Amino acid sequence: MMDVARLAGVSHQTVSRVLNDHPNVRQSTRSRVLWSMRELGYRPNSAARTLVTGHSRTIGVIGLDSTLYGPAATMHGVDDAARRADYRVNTVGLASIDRISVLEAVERLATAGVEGVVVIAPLSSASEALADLPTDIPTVVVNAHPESDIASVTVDQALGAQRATEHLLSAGRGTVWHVAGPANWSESKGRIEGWTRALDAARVDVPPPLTGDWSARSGYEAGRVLARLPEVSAVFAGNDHMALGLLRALHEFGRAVPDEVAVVGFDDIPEAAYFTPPLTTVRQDFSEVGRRCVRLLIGQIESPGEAAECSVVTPELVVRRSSTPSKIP
Amino acid sequence: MMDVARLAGVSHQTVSRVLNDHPNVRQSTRSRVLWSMRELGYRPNSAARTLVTGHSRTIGVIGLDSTLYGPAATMHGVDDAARRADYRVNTVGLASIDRISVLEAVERLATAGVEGVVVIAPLSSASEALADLPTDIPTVVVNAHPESDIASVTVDQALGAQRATEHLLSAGRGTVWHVAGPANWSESKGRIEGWTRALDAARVDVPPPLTGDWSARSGYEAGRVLARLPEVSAVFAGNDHMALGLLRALHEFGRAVPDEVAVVGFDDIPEAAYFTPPLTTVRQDFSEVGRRCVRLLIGQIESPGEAAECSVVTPELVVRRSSTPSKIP
DNA sequence: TACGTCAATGTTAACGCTCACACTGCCGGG
DNA sequence: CCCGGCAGTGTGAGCGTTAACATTGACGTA
Repeated sequence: MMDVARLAGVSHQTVSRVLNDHPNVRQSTRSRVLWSMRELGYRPNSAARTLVTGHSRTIGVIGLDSTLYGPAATMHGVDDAARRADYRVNTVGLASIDRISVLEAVERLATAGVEGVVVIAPLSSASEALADLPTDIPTVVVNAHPESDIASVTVDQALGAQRATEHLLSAGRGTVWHVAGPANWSESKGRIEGWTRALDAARVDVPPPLTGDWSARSGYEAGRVLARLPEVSAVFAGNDHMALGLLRALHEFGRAVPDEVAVVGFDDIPEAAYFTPPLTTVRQDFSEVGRRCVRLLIGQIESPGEAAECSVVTPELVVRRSSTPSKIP
Repeated sequence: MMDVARLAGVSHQTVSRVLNDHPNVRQSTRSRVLWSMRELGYRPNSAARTLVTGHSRTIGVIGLDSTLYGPAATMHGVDDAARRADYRVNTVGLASIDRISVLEAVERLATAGVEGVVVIAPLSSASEALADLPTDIPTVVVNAHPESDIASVTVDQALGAQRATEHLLSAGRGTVWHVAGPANWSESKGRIEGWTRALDAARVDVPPPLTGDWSARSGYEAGRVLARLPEVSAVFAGNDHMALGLLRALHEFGRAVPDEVAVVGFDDIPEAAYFTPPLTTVRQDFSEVGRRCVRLLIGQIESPGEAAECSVVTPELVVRRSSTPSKIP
């Protein structure tokens, strides 16, 4: 910086002013400095700037070390929004999902000097861990359990599940079965809740939910059970991947989808429209979730002390073939 | 840090020594300092440390802003390996994929003070952009075009494609068609090359490849074309998602898989085993790719001036139903 | 006893930047 | 004509840490 100043014939402070777009710099001086910077290939040192300002313009993201579509898509939303807001993004994948590793991850990011943290790990254990977090650092959680008083961005899982279930019920063929996600995921709980609510409202039996782990494999396993039960005519799968496994199992057992069994998934992954048959599902706008996380987080960073906001995103039912038996038999 | 020193009754330098595990600190002093740190909730300031040491212990990752499985999985591999090596990870998603945004992204990371960059954007444009990169910063590219002299980690796409094609040919039913990925991806080129090589070796015709964009949708479109051609009996899809769309189209046109048409994909995404029918595909070990990237990068960072290494990962054919007609008709 | 050695600690000066303040002209109003 | 104000610039300090060197005391050895 001194070199730039010397070459431009000004003081280092003037260089700093040019760098930070201060108003009181004469146009001619400014361009001389800019030329000088380019000439020397000067790059400002962000560590020094962070040290003196106390702001790193960096946010941390704690994500699951998985390739699940939802978390990955949310991650991209966060990344993009942060870039637009001129913040950097520091990621930490979670090796395991107990509260200790969550706290470790937060501590890691805190030491790295992030100004806020987005947690994309919608597990009960994560939420619990966040309860006794160092409160000195702004945090936004994706799909947190509602009990917490931390800021969060939530997709209304229950509503989505309810819509999906109602849709299946509207075909009028008895109750709807459910392949749930892992019990310790808040999404699973929300979807079970919405599913139950819809069944209760329709005054039909609530069959015992099966539990998977979001993978196609686990959906397949559940499907092998459900396919054997002749009374099963409609299944709401906890996500699209499990729905895929489910479709596969039903196919193997010769249960026609949608004519004999209707299936609905959750997420609307890009492939869902190309399953056999194309999958009716509940779309979540993950990028929007990411964007809102960043908005809330930066809000907290730049004006601290405000009440933790909770933002709710509404999912949307996307109807495709897997739930709509052909009218012409 | 001064506060910690005062509370422990030592100088700030001794605190620093404890922090950095210097040998010459008496055990009793060390524990007094550690206690003092805990008491005050002290966190070292990484900006200050970076400023004085000149090392940020941070690597940058430039990734595609997509939810494609491969890049996401590689990303996780990088993240994990970096954490183990006690490096932080700074991500930048690429909004668009021209050379200008690549350079912008690198510049962004350079300003953020990263010590090296991993580029997970296997496009020709990206590779070209990297050619005229600021050379002052270590870089590793995933699946770079071989012409470059930058360090890279590459999956032997051609070999994988060749294996896949040979496998399809071995069933002995004429030539193998190909649904390629986008022309500007190096993966696409490698796979086309391997496919062509296998066909040439077997002295069969090389049909014109169709081109998709990796999405299930584009695979479906290609499938609608191929399904109409009665001579098509074996298709090698450029990735599993396109294979999914392809399967869907073949199914719609009543072309039985695998009995009438055999299909092979590429990647081995976790869902591939649950397609209808389960998909034969070529597995790439993406986490391994990520790990090697970090290894190479840290090698460059910690001992600069060494020749840029190029690491090659060998893919593996995974045979499932989609390419193996039932022996008992 | 005197002296070199070495472990354990302290002191001082950077690192590159921004902030607060001081300074220099020039302009316009009393 | 003087003086307050303001645009444009420079000066010095300090952010929290580590590196380099200085200091201290204890111990073994000549």
